[in-house]
Amino acid sequence: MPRHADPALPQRRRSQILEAARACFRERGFRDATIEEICAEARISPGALYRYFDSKADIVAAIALDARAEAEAALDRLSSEDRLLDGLAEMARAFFEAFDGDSDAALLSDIWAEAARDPVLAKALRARDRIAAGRVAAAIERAQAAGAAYPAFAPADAAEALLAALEGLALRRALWAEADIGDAVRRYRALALHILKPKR
Amino acid sequence: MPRHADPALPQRRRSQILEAARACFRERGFRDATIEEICAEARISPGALYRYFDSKADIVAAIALDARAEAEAALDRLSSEDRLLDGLAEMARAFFEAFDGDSDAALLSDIWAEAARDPVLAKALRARDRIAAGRVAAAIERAQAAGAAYPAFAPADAAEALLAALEGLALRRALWAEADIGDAVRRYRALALHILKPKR
DNA sequence: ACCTGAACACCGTTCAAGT
DNA sequence: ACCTGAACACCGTTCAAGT
Repeated sequence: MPRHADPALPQRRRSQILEAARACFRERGFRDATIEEICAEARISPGALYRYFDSKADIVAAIALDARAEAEAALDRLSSEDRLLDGLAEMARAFFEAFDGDSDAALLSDIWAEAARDPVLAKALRARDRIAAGRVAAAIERAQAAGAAYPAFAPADAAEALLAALEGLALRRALWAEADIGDAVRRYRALALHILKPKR
Repeated sequence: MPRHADPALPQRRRSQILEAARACFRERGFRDATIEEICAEARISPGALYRYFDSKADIVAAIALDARAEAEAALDRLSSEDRLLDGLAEMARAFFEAFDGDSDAALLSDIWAEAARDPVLAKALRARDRIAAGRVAAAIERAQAAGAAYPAFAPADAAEALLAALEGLALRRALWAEADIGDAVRRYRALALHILKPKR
């Protein structure tokens, strides 16, 4: 019998809890889902749960980062995409989709609300945002250098504006159950067009 | 002795409670402030408080709408301001200022989080947003008609983008305690410039 | 070493009783 | 008609006891 029965257990337990929590949050939202429910879903006791997470907020933070990471995955394609607008539109679509529907709409705003009182989450979100902004800025810079976008708007500032607008639009869309996603993406594309004036 | 001792009492009590709540929320945030604290601050009992508000969320909603109304007051000046960019910059400044500092930063995100689970608040926010967007769009349209802004971007879409970007930037600023307000306003002005290309 | 689940602390909300 | 404040319900977290 080894001293540490299973060195991978902690990681497995964390995943198990996170998956259960995701299901509960989807169903009832961050605030309304209870630890008891998460425990039932994960088939674990409250005592055990607190062995792997410091608090409910801690679980929320882990899920929040995950959710955004998923939404930002489309950024990877921005680097290989030479049509800047298509890349941005795809990023917007992924983001809208990640926070679409009643259940996930609340997630987007809850992430910010949670970050407002959890400095660790705020810092992590900021780090993610910086990476995203850096990628968008790099893509814009390439387009400008290739003469494919007008050069007057500093890439970093344009990137910041594009991400902030996406956030604001996603919040509105999510909370007001607006139109279909395709429409929102089209409007975002128009915004990017007017900001960047790409030549192709 | 009149049957209704004081017909203005309900309104007075509501104000009294809201003012106390504002103070408590400022101090400890929506989530952490307790009804008991608000009652103490308002010198009223919990039972009496629930006579004038249905729930804590109800109080939160009232304050949330107030906070945004204050931030949007600068919109009134957009109509009389013939320099569009100055008007937008002023609107941005008011918005950034309304949600500045540790205590009020959380307010901005809490408003959205609360709206995500309170349809009444969501509807009210949306109505406000429509009014704001209408005013900005009207200002843009006037500038375009006067040949003072380039006409390619539909006023309504440009207005929506400008408001969404302001929301996103304010969230970032509020949570990440960024730079000074002047700097944020300058960047917002640059964004508006690149979106609208006004000719004066 | 890991887990259980009863117990604790806290807080939003209600309601029987007062004036 | 309006208010009080004790009581209730609920839920995040802890901890003594188990294996």
